[in-house]
Amino acid sequence: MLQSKLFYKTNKNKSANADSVSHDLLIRAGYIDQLMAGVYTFLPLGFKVFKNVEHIIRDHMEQIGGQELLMPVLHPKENWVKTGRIEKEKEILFVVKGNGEKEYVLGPTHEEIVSPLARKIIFSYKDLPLYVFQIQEKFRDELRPKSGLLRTREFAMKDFYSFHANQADLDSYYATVAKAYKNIFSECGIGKITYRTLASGGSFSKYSDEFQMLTEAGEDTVFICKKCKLAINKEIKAENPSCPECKNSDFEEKKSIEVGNIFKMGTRYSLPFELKFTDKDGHDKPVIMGCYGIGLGRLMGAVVEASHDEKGIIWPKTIAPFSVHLLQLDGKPKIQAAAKKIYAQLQKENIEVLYDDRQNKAAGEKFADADLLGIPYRIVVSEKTFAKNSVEFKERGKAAIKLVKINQLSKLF
RNA sequence: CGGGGUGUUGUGUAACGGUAGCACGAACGCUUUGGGAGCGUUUAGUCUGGGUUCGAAUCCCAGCACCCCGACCA
Repeated sequence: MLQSKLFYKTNKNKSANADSVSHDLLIRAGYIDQLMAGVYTFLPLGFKVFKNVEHIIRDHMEQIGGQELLMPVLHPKENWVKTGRIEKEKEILFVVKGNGEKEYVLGPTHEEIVSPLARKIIFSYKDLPLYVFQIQEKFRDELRPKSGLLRTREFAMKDFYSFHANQADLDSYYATVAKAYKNIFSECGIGKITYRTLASGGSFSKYSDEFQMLTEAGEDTVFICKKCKLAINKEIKAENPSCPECKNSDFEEKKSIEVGNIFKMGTRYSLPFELKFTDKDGHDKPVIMGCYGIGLGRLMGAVVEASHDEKGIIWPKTIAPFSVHLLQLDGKPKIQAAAKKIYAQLQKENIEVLYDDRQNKAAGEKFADADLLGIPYRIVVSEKTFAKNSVEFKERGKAAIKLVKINQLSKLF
């Protein structure tokens, strides 16, 4: 991608309305744009990161047997009446009117859709277990959106639903999903600071697990047992003064962001929608369900919270919008030609390159932009390096700079 | 949803009730090219609707929007 053609604009000024580092950096670096409170456009750079995150998540969900589908965003209101959530969740539900009197719900999650859907597929114990998921925009009328991508009203979520013949099967699959989640967060670069956290089940079940990433920018609080390292959220802490696992009562209190959660829903949704199957014994039984969510935008924001410095973002290689940021430091024809050649060469090797081909930009501005954008590898071509048939190679977030011969470049990746 | 705050060019900000200014950006020209470079010219703004006043960005009322604290949060 030629930077001179990229649909973006960086900004030197701190955003007046940004209340978190990730919010400020993502806006200033041209990754996202705010349309209204809690609603954002993903600009090309941001969308590239988004798609990388999406790809990682999809990959792990498919590895554990998930089949991707796409359910509608527009839901018949009756399904929400049936489960009682039209009342229970009314504060966050977007209910819209059609032309007539008919009302619709903009989906904040899809139990109300996937359960009756599964009823058309699942009849026998032979049909179980089944796993489906989708990656799609959700709508929740949050009373107070905040911190950029960390809390929004419209957001992409991976929602995964599992269907089982019995509790033991759900229990074992639940552990499988938890493991997949750990892998996803590790791959996105926040594995070490993300804790599986015991939580209460809310409207779903007695217990659930949240995946909490430790950061000062977080709005949640987790308590980590100093002895066995079990993490629990504050509701559980209120109910259990000592660690539910090892009975120790010495906890470390940390701020955190919830980047994912998993629930055992049991028969909460299969009962109202009469989602049943005929078991081996010939009797009808309700299907046991689990559900598992990850917010993609929030995960992106969380990664920036965890990985930045005073100059800008430091993307993990796995989700960075480009692998290489190629900077051409002056407009002399021979330097330009050299940079173009390197650009073409890297592209040929399937390395994603953002090429700062802008003329009449001072070196300082190019460096500052590169730091702000946070692409993992920076390659500089200038009069100085060209004289040695070399380029300068630097990793974002590290100080070391080395000269590399142009013909040795591809060996670095 | 309760409480509070703020709305000024694209961005960040200034202006006692009396000429809407500054920096960045953008455009053009020239000069520059290793950490946001220089000179010159130009561009573009008082959220909306009422009211008070000789005169309103400024004061008052209403609306809208955004932000903050709290509550809420599968």
